[in-house]
Amino acid sequence: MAIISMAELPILQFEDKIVETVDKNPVVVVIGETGSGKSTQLSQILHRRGYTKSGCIAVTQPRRVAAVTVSRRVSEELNVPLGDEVGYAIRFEDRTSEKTIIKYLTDGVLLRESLSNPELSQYSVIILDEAHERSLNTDVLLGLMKRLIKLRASNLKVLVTSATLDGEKVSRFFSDCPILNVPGKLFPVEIHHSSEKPKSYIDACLNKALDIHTQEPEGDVLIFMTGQDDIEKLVSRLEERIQRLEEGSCMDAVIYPLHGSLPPELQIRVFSPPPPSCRRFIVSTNIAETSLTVDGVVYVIDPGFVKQRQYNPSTGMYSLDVVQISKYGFQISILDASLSWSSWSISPATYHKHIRVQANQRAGRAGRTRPGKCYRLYSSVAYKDDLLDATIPEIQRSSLAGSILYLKSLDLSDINILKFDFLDPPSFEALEDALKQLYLIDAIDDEGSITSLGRTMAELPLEPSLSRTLLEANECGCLSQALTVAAMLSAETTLLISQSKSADKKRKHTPSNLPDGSGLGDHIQLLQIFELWHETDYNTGWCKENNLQVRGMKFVKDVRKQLCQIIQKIAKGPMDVKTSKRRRENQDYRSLRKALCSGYGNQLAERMLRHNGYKTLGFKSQLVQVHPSSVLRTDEEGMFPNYVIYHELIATTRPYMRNVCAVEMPWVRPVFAKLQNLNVSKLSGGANQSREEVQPETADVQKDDGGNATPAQPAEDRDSKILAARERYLARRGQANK
DNA sequence: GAGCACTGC
Repeated sequence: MAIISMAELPILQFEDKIVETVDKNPVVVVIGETGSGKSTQLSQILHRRGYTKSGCIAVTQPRRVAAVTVSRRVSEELNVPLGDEVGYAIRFEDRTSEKTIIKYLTDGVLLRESLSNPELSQYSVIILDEAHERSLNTDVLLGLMKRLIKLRASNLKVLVTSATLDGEKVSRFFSDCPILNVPGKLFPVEIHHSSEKPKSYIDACLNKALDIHTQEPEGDVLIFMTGQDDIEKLVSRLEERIQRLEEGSCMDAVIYPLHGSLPPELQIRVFSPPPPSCRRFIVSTNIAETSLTVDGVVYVIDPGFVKQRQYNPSTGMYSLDVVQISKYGFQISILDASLSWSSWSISPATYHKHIRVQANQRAGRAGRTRPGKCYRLYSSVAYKDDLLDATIPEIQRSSLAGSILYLKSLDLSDINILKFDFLDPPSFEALEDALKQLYLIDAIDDEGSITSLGRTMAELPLEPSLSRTLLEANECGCLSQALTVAAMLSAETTLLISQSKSADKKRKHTPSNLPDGSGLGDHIQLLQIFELWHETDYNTGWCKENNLQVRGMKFVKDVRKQLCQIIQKIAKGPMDVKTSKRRRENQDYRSLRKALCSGYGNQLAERMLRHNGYKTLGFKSQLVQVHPSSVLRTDEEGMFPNYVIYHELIATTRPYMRNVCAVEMPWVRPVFAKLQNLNVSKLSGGANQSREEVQPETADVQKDDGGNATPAQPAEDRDSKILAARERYLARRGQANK
């Protein structure tokens, strides 16, 4: 059953043009706005015109929910059972069969597939949908496609589709391939700019929201905030102010916060229709950016900021910064003000229902004028001059160790990975950092070639440090524990139910019955938590009692199962979860911690002599602290262990190590030896000729621990200084201990 | 003694 009659979708008027262009060109860029039908129709058009005779059509999506719902929609339109001719493949779930000719998948799954079949020979057409989101995976795929169309010139077509992507840039990337523009069906949006920058964004949002409520006709309001904190502040102040409005002076209002750490049942509230003659205010993070439509949103308030995570390759440190949004990376269309959902938060059935509702409303609205309004809390000059055209793509904001290892494992003999053709290449420094990390955990040798260990690591859907830990654990006889830790860390941020600040004040110290990692650190605590849950036979009530997100814990269980399946063929010991309380209490987890030490060779820190600050090793040395949320214990003299490994460095108010684990000096020694032998230019296999050119960019002024600016030093030089300093330090510590 | 936007294999 088609909801919108097919003839209404703009893209279908271009069918002949599309097919003609695809026939003549290996790559075509399709720019289609929301509502153009590109996600559901392109695959069907090419299927109708015979492109499935020689292979399948793959359509990638950046999100799981999208892959599921779009494929469901297409199977309905073609009137076939889902999983037969039309199917989808996402992590943990493969609904395809031998019959499948149109396959929707997440871009990560396609990358995994190309690991075992680098030419992706089963596909005659590959459509990279929603490429404007520029996910790390999409960018890697874009580069791979460029190579693949040369190798398979006779039998592969690639389409890159996007809502707002700079089509010309992608076209240039693919040797000036043609660009097709498909109009969408959007309602007109009136854009209002503020004349000046507000002093307080919360105040400005509050006043604008009240203006709308008291002066504008009915229609819901969507307000974008950067994070949970601001959302909660604005919600409570808005509630207070609306209550104070004179009764009967305007319609009723209901206010919903919306952000990722909200429990699912509170998230889906925005889908239930409001009571009659009641205006909804939805105060949201940029979770409300893509894919889904909330009915009834007519007004959008946009302060122009978003929180973004970025990685600094010279320090290995992440930071979460509030940055200005870009012109096209954050485009909201009213009545299409889209809400995307994490895969767990809403069932596909619910998602689908709302697509229908929205489609019906649109159909019913056709020809009716109900212009939406967008209030930007910045001036039109600021929009024009200050905002970047597009958000900095993820590939330029992330650690690349995983992606580089993946590319190396593909054995593309014709391609030098350091010169891999990315749409937006990462900095040379970021590539060097990735190589260094990989070398320190034995994934590549001193000439930059992938090792057999590295090959196995690439097969695991984990970051390299955790893959390495698993393999080491397999040798040390603690594979079972390491599997649990790796799985727990894959979901770590979604495990704890976040408490709002107001709730926090009421009960300052929430008593927790959760284990404490025996004082050895957070990895051990995560292990113990999962083992306890296992003992309850995966009881959901237990999760709730202990303030753990049920869906997060279930995700851990799924990841663990998947890891077991992959590692099974090389496993040297049992993989099932151990369940002995006595064992847990008496353990020192030495094997596991030693395995972690190998895996985190590049995420190692050494404590300062007289206080509990640490210095990071391997990177340009940073003074960092153990995150206050850590369960790592100090000794009887109040000191932390001499050495720890950390899962992540994150700069918030100060630079912190999040998730740390105590390790011991003898385990650390091999890492020092490797640091000593490190020769980054050798790792990059001669690619350092270009180093001269890159120099001005990488030679940023850096700060030493005292905050004084010093010129950047060559990496080799820095590392030998670290080692020399360490020798002196160890000598001092040795004397102190005597 | 802090606070973390959103995805994904």
